[in-house]
This record gives sequence, structure tokens and C-alpha cells, in this order.
Amino acid sequence: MVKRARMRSERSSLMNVGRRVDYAVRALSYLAGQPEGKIISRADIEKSQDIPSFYLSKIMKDLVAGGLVQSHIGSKGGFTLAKGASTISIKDVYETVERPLVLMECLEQGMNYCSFCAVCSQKSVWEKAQFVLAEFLAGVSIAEIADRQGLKSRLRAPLQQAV
Amino acid sequence: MVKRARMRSERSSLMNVGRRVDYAVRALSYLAGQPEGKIISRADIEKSQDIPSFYLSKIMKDLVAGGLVQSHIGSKGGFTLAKGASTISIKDVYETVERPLVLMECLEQGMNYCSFCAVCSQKSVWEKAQFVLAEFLAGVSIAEIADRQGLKSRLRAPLQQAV
DNA sequence: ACAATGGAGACTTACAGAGTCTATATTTAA
DNA sequence: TTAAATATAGACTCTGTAAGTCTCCATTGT
Repeated sequence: MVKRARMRSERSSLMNVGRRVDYAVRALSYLAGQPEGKIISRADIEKSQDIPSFYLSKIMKDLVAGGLVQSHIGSKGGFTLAKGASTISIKDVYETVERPLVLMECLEQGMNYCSFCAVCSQKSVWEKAQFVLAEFLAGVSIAEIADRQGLKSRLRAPLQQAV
Repeated sequence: MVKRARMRSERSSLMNVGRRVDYAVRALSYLAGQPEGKIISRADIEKSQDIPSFYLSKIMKDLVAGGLVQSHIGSKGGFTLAKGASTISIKDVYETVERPLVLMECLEQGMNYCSFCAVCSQKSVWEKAQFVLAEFLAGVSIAEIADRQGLKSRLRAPLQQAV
């Protein structure tokens, strides 16, 4: 049973974006690279992007619900982007697949998280950090990632022929 | 048994800084607000900052190991800052108490995390996002937080008298 | 001697992230 | 009309980790 098993002892933990977002970005970039209107099946995305099958299924559901991709049920069904790749930011993807970007719980839960919330001098620091990060991620689109991906493929092909 | 129990159903999850960092910043700010060289016991910090006792113990250990605070063993022992509060950045605190700031595992694990690492067009996005965030956090010091804390206390006092 | 402290570390618990699988509804195509 | 291919929905498992609790020991001031 050589079933390619993903290493699980990666100790990801706090303060990093997980696989859901990773996979979502891959899937969206892949869709963005397809010919206009072409319907791509889940299995296709999975194989090309090395994503665990059934896991992607749940992620796509979120992307559909969030209005980022359109689904086509039935035989020959699959997915297409629901909007231009340049209008989908990484922040959009994150918040669609995960949840609103919140660096410190107190920013969301207030006194529920910490009784000192009202007079906390730490809070505004995380607020600004969160803003800085969100701004950056809002400024990067799926189109940019997909373009770079395409560029790399195009560049690699002639190089390999040369060798 | 009205033992103040912290709500656990907070669903913190991915992409946010946890309590360890929160508590560490509180403790350091508190120490920064003390008269030069005054030794503060763990129990004192706990009570004033509403931090679970034994949990803080482990955090302080990390801060000592990281050279941010100095410990004084024995009766009348406790902690003092090991360096100027203005030279301790939030990034320092985070990395001392948690671990190096890494937004996406592939940035740390490379091919170990994802086989497409070498040709990944997503990677540089997270790299930059991480840099942006780290830069910001490196620019905020414990001194700034402590000052604001002190400022707020000073401002609040006269206001309450006025009412 | 004794009480007060930090140091070290074992231990518990809850939960979320990640992954797997199955049943169902829908659609195309033969 | 039937069969195959697809998305949808959601139940289920496994594992690691954050968070919290507690106990024993070494050290130090009084």
C-alpha cells in the first residue's frame, strides 16, 4: 500500500494560513488559466494540483457559496470562475474559505475575550497589524498568481527542449 | 464553586495570535511600568493582568530563556526586564514565546510541505505578506504599549473625579 | 530553620484542522 | 429510457496542539 500519505507531523499551529486557503488558491488559479467558459471537473483540479479529492469538494462548496466560482451539476459538470480572476483577491479567498481575517480574538469578541478590553493598549497594535496584512492581501489577485504560473510553464518548456 | 472559568468555546483557530503572546505582552508591559529594578513576583503579574497562574509560569520561563526578562529565584524573588522596554519589539515577543513568524508552512518546509514548491507562484505572495507583517510588528515596542497604558491610567483618574 | 519564590515538567481536556467516505440529486449522452 | 458522470451534503475519524492545572524541587532572603 504505497498510498501517497501526506506527512502529518508538520506542526503548523498558530498564526499561519492552513491548507484550505492553499488549496483554494491553487484551484482558483487553475480555473483562471483555462480557456474562457471551459468547465473543469473536480477530479481534474485535484489531479493537476495535488489536492486530496474529497477535501477539495468541501472547499469548492465554500467557493460556490461565496460567489467566487460557479458550479455545473450533472454529467460533464464542473466549475468555472464566477467573476474575473483579477477581481478576486487573496483576502477574498481567505475570508470565503476560512473566515474573516482576525489576528487577535479580542478584536472580534471584545470583553468576551478579555475584561480589560476597554482600556487595553495592546489592542490597537493588533488592529493595525491586521489592517496592514489585510491591505496587502487585498491587493493581490488570483489573476496575478495565475499569470505567473502560466509564465513559468511557458518559460520552462523551451528550456527543457534545449537540454 | 464559582471558580471563574474561562469560556472555551471561542473557536480561535487559524491565523491569529494566541493567548501566550497576549499574556506575554501584558506581563512585559506591566514590568515595563514598574520602577527601575523593582522585582515583581509571578503572583503579582498574574493578579494584576488576569492571567492563569501556572500558565504564566511557563510563559515567563520562555521569556527568561529568550533573554527578555531576568528572573530572581528565592524568597522575594520575581522578574525584571532584562533589557530596555523600547528595545523589545512585539515581533521579538511573538517569536520568543511562540516560534518564528511563518504565515505559510511551505515557506519553512519547502518541498516537504508541497511538491510544487519550486515552481509555486503562490509562495512569494505569502513571503511578502509575512514580511509586511513582521516589519510592522518589529516596529512596535513594549515601551510604546506600556506608555499608552500608563497614559490611559493617568487620563482616566482626573476624568472620573470630574464626574 | 522556614517560608516564599522561580524552575521544570508531567498531566488533562477540548477542539479544530485535515482527511475520508457515502448517499443523493442532477444532468448529459448513449 | 437507462446509465454514467458529476456536484452537493454531511457524517465520520484521527491527530496535534493550545490552554490550563498541578506537583515536586532548588534556591534564597529573613
